[in-house]
Amino acid sequence: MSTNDPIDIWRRPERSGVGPKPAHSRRGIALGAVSIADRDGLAAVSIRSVAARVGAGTASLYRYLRSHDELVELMVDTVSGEYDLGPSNEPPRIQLVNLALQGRSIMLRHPWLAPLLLTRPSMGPNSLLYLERALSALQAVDLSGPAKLQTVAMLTAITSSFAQNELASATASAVGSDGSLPARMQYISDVAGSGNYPLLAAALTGQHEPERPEETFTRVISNCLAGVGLPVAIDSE
Amino acid sequence: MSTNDPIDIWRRPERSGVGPKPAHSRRGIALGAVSIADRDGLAAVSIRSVAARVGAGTASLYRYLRSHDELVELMVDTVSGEYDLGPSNEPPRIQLVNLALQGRSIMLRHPWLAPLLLTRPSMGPNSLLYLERALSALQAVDLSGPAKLQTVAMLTAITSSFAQNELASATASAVGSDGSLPARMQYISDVAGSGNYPLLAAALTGQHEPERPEETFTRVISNCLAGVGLPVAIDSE
DNA sequence: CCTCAATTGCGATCGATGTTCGCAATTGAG
DNA sequence: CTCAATTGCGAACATCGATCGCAATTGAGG
Repeated sequence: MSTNDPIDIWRRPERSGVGPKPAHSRRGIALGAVSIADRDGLAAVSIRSVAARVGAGTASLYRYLRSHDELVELMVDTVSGEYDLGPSNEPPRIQLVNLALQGRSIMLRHPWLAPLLLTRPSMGPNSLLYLERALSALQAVDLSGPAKLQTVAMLTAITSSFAQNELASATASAVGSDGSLPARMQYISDVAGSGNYPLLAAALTGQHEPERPEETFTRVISNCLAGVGLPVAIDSE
Repeated sequence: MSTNDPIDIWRRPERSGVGPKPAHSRRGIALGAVSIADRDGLAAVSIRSVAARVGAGTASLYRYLRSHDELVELMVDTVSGEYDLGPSNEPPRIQLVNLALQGRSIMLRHPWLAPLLLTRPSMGPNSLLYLERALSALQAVDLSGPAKLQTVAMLTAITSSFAQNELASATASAVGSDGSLPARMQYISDVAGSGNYPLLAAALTGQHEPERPEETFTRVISNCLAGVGLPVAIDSE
């Protein structure tokens, strides 16, 4: 009868008229969940922990959402509201690169976000506004509707993947409190030294360009968009 | 003292010499887990279900792996073994497109794979062989080691994202047994009709090109690689 | 002002899950 | 033959998502 799809939360009014005034709100719950995830990771976001954070009983949260999945949906849409979606006169490619750069910042600010964006569709109002804004950047571009959507999907996929790599290498290069490098690093160096993967070893020993990750990111995104058919307008090289 | 990183499983020998012969094996367990995931989804892959499937007691699985995460790691690497990584004389871009097409097939065959590949690094032997093969395709390309790795990461990110979109739209267009279209579709049409997202609505009503998804995929990947600097060799347009 | 249905807060509880513990049974090296 | 190492696994624990039932609260209609 009733579905379990987490997007159902967007089809349900928050308040239904009669009854006592709710002591909490979707937004408050979402903010609490986000702050927990920011501090302790997504795994720490349980119904109980969020309820305790906002000062509610465990079962009370189910008056505001139907499942843990819906809570995650709320979280994603909440941080999707951190975009600055103001209009722009720049050429389409520049606009999209700007959006991607904003997305990268948001994902670095909320390390739990990237995996979620890569995994689920996310159709909340803020996410839809972002999508609408990206489409407006593509308005003058000669692409079919579906092709435009595909382009935006590709954009966020690359952005998320890039952000996740940045986050992973950041935590990987951090030495543990005991001074030993993390198991990840140890394993990689073992693999490179095993001789079974010579090309991988070579690629890893290649000099680390101290290039700003922000610039590499911009370059990759920019090139990708150029390949998909985005006109460059200003800087033709 | 000891870490919990799932990649630790690759640094541990499967058998340590003395003691009774194990009744099971990592491979058997992984195959059982994969078959369960193929049939009932990743959520159905619990320690208990896999143990029952391979005919072992629940706690016995912990003689072969240390955590549920390691089980997932095993699963990913197992299906990564489905690539055909034979050598090729084709130009780099063609080789990479072929790899991506294979990846897409594998992800369509194992619907649970794409989200995992988008989320975790995956450093098992089969995954490393795939990486090595991709790097061999890039051998003659003038890119730095890190840039090559970045390119491969981008490739798998786009592939996974694309595969996931294909899977999602496949399950979305399927009508439920009760004849009602899925909630997802209903919601999207509501959103398009609300007037709040005109560009999105326009992009959705744009005629569905009956283009083979395989061709769209090839085109997108190809264009992206061209943008990153892959020479085209044969077909210069 | 009263009535009453709708709604909220939430303690108690259920089922499932990941994981650990302890012990008997099994193996192979010395 | 000895014995330490290893395996299989039942039982148990902690935690989680989710449900149920009930008291308390609200606002609309009379």
